[in-house]
Amino acid sequence: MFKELDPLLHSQLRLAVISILIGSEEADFVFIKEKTNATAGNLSVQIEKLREAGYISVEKAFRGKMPRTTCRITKEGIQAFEKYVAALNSYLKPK
Amino acid sequence: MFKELDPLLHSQLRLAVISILIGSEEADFVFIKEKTNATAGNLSVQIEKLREAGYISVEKAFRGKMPRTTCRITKEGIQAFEKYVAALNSYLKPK
DNA sequence: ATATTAGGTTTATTATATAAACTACTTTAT
DNA sequence: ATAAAGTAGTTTATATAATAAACCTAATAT
Repeated sequence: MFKELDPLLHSQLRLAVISILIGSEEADFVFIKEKTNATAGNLSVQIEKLREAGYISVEKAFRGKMPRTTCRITKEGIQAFEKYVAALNSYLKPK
Repeated sequence: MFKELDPLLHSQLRLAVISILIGSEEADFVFIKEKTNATAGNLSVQIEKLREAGYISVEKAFRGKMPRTTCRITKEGIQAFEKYVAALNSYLKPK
């Protein structure tokens, strides 16, 4: 009846991150931080979890002299998101 | 951009409980336990949280000699669920 | 020179979800 | 009548997760 909800995505902040990346395919740390109103520490931790899971890729580079972290969603991330949305529907549209 | 997700509903088991009650308007402990595959302890805790929040009402009575706990969703519970679903959509349908 | 801002990470704290253990009672078997 | 097993939960403990606080390094402004 109820499908499992991927715990990695069933988190407000991580879901927001994935949501942004699904829409844009590339976003940097500061941009995501502003869109989500997250603290930097929290965002850092959650991005690392998504990266560990293979849902996003993280690239660290320098823009001029300042560091810059860019995130992209992976194929696995897209699949996981789609699966999560489908699972959620078993809760939102009860039969 | 992203709306807050009511933490009381953003929990797999509590969401499943509400989902069941939205559909049936009345369900007892054992029924919910079976539908959700939850352990009794976990379910007991989550039902109490939903009750405290005023999202469900809980009635304890005897069916013959055996105790029986019946749950119903409240108006506040219905409203909270609808609000939660609306908020979720800001994550699921990014613009 | 020092104060502030940018862009983070690491560590610590708090909250949450879950499971394990327990309570209280009933039914069934011996 | 007593013991064993089942029903319907609650309470307590533990593991995990989310969040915040503190910290770090370098750049820029005063």
